[in-house]
Amino acid sequence: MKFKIEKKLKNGLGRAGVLNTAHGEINTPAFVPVGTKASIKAVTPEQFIDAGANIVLANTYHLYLQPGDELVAKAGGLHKFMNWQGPIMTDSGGFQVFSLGVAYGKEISKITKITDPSLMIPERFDDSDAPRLAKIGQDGVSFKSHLDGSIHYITPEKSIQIQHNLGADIIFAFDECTSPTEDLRYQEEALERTHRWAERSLEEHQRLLSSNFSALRPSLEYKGGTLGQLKIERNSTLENVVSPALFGIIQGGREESLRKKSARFIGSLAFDGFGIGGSFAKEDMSKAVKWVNEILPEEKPRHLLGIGEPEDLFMGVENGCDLFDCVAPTRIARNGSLYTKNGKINIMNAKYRNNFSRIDDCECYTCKNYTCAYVCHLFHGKEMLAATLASIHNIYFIVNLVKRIRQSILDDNFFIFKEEFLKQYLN
RNA sequence: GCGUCGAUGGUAGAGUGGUCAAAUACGACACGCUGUAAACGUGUUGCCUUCGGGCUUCGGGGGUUCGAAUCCCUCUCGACGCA
Repeated sequence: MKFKIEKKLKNGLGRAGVLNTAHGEINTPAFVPVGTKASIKAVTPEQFIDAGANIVLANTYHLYLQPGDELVAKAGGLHKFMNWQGPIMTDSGGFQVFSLGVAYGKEISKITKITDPSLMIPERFDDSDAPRLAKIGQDGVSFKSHLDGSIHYITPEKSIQIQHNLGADIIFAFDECTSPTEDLRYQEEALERTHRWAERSLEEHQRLLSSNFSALRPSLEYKGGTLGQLKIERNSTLENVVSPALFGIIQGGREESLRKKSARFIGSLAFDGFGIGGSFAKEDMSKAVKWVNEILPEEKPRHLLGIGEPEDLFMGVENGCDLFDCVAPTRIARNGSLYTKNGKINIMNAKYRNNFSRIDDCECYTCKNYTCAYVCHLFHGKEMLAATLASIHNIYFIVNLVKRIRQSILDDNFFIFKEEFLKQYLN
């Protein structure tokens, strides 16, 4: 994997670049739609490409449970398995430590609505018997499968092994995503854990790379650079095995000192790039991202994990993030929400039943061929095509937005574009 | 014509003397969703309200009762059976 910065923002940390992976080039900033279970829900790879996307993020935890990483490896890796020849990233399962742990069955999620999270009761203390599917242990995390209740223990080593089996181009270190409602002491403790896990993830990654390297030495093609830039080719059932790049993850909650400490520590390790993680109060996010990106090595790519609303994308780019992934475009699409240049709409609303104009004046397949009334009808009729058409539109909208943001950096008018877009989008 | 059974909110369908403005489901309406426990979830769904409550509802009409969706009479409509 190689990363090259083409142009930097004059007043900000933002930059436009190119990320080279074994499965293709990504112009950054870029948006990475999510295909958790090796599928962009409701969308085929062809439709995905047609919507302008060129990279997808899948999930370690979900694929480990079903169908199993061994099976994916047997199928020839994720690319072959899911018929997607572009770049793939896999999340480490770190987010599930949070979403199936403290956040399980609670109001808290990736973004909290609370203005001051410190006013919230720490979730760990208010009901210790609260059911949760993830429990953090000394060495790793035990998960109770949401599919069949079976118990699985995931360590950093295990997560990296699974990810190597899945065979993505970019993989992530195993981390603990914390809730902003946690107190400082817990944040410190969790950060220490995430840092130890980062080192262990890196060690396991390097161990697997070197064992692959020696095992495959006769037939591999060395492309130069660090271990993370190896390309291994062979003619076995695992043809085109690509050694993945590993991204380390910065945590630290909403605490400036912890965020900076994390950026310094993770930034000093031999990762190929970085993920910025955590559950945020919306107001805290830009500060945290800025603190971190001012410290991280400039020449490596930074991925803002799980963020993807239009206003957040501008914020992330401005503050130095190169990659974004988010379930929002596809999830809200399936639930009837569509992005338009004038803000989000709920296409199921009664007012769209008789609206025969297009959803937005965008160039996506859905907008070019269907009316609001039709998509509205598909949703009310519970037709599967509703999810497909809505997902295509939302993917196009967000992916294209980030492309336009990138172009605005190259054209030296990022701030003008940002202001104009958000003025109309946020009304 | 005789007999039997039935008629409940937008729909289906519980309820069978008070705890019933009436379960539940669907529908409708609105909202939420940010490294996907998510084709999901939440709220509202007779009328009015100063949110305390008030008012009119269970095919129509009449009655019994302190009190009726629930019991009785009658009418209307429907299903089935017998003529």
